[in-house]
Amino acid sequence: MEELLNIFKAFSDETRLRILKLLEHGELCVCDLVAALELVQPKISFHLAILREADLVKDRKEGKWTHYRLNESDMFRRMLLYSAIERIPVGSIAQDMARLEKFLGQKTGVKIEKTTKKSAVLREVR
Amino acid sequence: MEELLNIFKAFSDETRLRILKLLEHGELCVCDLVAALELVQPKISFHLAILREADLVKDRKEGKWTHYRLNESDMFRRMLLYSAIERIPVGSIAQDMARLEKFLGQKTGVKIEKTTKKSAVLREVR
DNA sequence: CTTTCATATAAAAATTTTTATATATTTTCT
DNA sequence: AGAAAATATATAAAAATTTTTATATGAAAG
Repeated sequence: MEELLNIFKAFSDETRLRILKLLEHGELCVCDLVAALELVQPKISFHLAILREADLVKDRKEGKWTHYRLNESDMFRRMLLYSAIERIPVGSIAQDMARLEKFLGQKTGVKIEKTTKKSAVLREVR
Repeated sequence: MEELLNIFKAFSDETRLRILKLLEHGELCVCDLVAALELVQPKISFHLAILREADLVKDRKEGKWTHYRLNESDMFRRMLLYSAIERIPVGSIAQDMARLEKFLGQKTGVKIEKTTKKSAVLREVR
């Protein structure tokens, strides 16, 4: 009973639904979610912990980063995940998506070295 | 988004899951649920109101009684209702079921007139 | 020594439970 | 039949509990 309750509780929060909606398109690290939702990092981590404990997301550590993705390993959760995600009105997360796109764009592009602002040395990121 | 959240919130409580599980087998009035769950009536009414507002149950008034049943009118709710109900471990509601059976049995059976206890006049109830 | 993330904790907000009260309807009594 | 009592349910207010948010701190990686 408790496991079932934890699953429904995990879905019962707007921030967590926004996170799940973003994860629909693939794995994201905590910093991506912070940028997309414009919320402080401990808040994102708190909600990710609840999703993780309900086994709705899985995490993968890689260097400094922790990447989160939807847990598709069992039918019940998969059904809930996709039927919920599908019912989140696009309007309510359009901005999240926009900020995510922008942030990911910057990450894979080039950025100006902080320490050499004047001479503007460019370097590849990731 | 809010509607979706209200649905998941409605499922996120043990008392409400117990109620839904009992309603699986058909319509019940508030007093049936009070007897089955052994909880005070305002508590049951409170949780029924939440289920009603999430459109997971429908009510029907008949004399003194209000009968509640699962709302099977839309697909999404029906899917959630039955997949959740199915996942409630039987052990966790066996007693509820037993008390419900007992209570329903007494209701449709015979009862001893209060005023004529000695001469034990029996009469049909309902 | 900075970035990324998790965890601990305290304050704030939301939910649940309890207690009390109100309303409607049926039953009982005269 | 009509008044009084009992029953079924809902709702409101108060108290208790849980959840969420904000802030601080710490660990690991590079």
